[in-house]
Amino acid sequence: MQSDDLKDAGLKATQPRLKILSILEQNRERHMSAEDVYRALIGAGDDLGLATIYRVLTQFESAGLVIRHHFADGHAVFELDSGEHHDHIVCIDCGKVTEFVDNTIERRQIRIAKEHGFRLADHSLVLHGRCERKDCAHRKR
Amino acid sequence: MQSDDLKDAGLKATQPRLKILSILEQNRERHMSAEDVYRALIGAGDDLGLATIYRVLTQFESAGLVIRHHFADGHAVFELDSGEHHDHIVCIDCGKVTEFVDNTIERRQIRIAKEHGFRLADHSLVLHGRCERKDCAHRKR
DNA sequence: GCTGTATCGAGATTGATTCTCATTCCAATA
DNA sequence: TATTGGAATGAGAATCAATCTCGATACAGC
Repeated sequence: MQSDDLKDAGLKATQPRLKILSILEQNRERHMSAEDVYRALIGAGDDLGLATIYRVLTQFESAGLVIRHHFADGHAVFELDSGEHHDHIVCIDCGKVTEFVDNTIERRQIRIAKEHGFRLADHSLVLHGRCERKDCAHRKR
Repeated sequence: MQSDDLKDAGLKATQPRLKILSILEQNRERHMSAEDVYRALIGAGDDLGLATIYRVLTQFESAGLVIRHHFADGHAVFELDSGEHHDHIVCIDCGKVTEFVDNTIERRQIRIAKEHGFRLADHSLVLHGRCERKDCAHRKR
């Protein structure tokens, strides 16, 4: 149950937090901005403040429930943390996000860092392209 | 000479533009934000408006003189366009930026995109780590 | 050197995000 | 189950990066 996820993270199971978590779960295949979450909630008849969304998403991030990404357009998007590292392919036209892991790339990154005198701590790899689905093209974000 | 670079790009060789270009050339090993450029110029005794920095950097980007990146922290940084594609390693502690190209990674990205039904248009790969130089550690940005 | 146009600087504006603070809610306990 | 203190919320103000506006200024061609 969701409220346990929150308790485990050391956060009270409040209505706003449960609703935000629920929205994120209903949109697992999409990465949402704070605005996106806000609009989804307003659209569903709930009445949360935008400040709460930002605050709660930041708390979720600290608690390890979500991951924050800064894709190229500037503003932050969030995804539920599945626990498994992955990189992203983002469709330039519709914004659809696909996840992938490639061990060859992962290994080479470590080696490259080492060769340049760095100890690798983290990385961010985002591919930008066009998905070839017929429901694309009319941009969704 | 620098003013020719500007003329070639279809831009008048004005003092502000020449000075901004000069700052970028003096800091090739570092990627600067608009603020960084602004402070460097003010520090050097010049008096440019921040709006001019932003405007000129955007013009330089359109002209292909500089490349704009959005590293993890959100705000944009700029580097002179050397003409050759490359990815980046950024030191978490001092902000030093090192460039690299790895053909294995480049090739795999294309393949991965294809496998997921995308046509690759662009990509952004940034490694974050700690450089092991003794002049690091005291953060510089 | 003169003139028209591109460019500049200062400050207002925007858009995203964070902060403030009075009010409200949750959950431990009596 | 009612009480209550501290945590959480919402509305609006504040902040920060970036962009726009517009009167003043500087460049390039003559």
